Amino acid sequence: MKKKTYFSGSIALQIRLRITLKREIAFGPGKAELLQLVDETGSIGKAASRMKMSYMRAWSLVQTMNRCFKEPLVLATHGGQGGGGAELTETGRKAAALYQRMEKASLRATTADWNQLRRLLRS
Amino acid sequence: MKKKTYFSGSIALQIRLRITLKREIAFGPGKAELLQLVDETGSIGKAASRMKMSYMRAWSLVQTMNRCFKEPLVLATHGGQGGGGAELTETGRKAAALYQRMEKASLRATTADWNQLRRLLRS
DNA sequence: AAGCGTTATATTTTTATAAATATAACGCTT
DNA sequence: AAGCGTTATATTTATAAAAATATAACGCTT
Repeated sequence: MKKKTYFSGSIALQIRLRITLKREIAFGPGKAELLQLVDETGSIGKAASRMKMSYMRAWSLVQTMNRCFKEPLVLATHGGQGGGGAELTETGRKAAALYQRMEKASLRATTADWNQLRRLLRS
Repeated sequence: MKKKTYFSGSIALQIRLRITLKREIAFGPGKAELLQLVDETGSIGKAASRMKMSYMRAWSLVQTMNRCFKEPLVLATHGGQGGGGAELTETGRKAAALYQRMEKASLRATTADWNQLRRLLRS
């Protein structure tokens, strides 16, 4: 997945979209990246280690996501061939895609002003 | 200042734009609000208390901002009539305005997809 | 039935962030 | 020169977030 930080020398603009649902963080940049990697790897654990994140944290993020959405975004099985695994649901794919579109749209929409603002900063 | 959180029942989308400069947070939602309130109140302390933030923290945010930009965003005097005070520089006003424009642009650009994504969430 | 790689879960420890506390300095006003 | 309200700064304490550690369970494979 692409980085969510846009550099210019040591100057960077971070755009973070966070969705909250009654005090819980339903979705955000970390969860979006995690979904993407679960899709790629077919495993919560592998996705976690690619993000240099503990399995426990990744699993906990998945729990929160699944709880906040009407339908789960990730389905996991344990036991079985390969020990188990995880995959995205159709809802999971939709949510990931919409979120990524929002990130890109946000980036495009801010670029002009960001170029102005950047000039005011030390390099 | 307007809130940076856009509600729909208990569901909310937070859009945070953060500008970093060599490991430091040069600008973000908190600093933007602080600037606005310093402008309104003419005082770092009063701005801080309106944000329910300690003076020390507010002052430290101002220090960081001033350090990261080519020219300071806030000028403060201590002693004198009223004990002193603070005001925005022209650069400060420009930075605040550009940041607010970016926030608004980002919101507009994400609204359509956000309305879609929202439907996938529990209410 | 033993082994494997994974998911599932609780508990503890560490780390980073913010808050709280305390004190000094400044320069006008009276 | 004493008092005032503010800025300026260091140090300590508290809080929250993340990481680390540990253990169990699951169901296929052999």
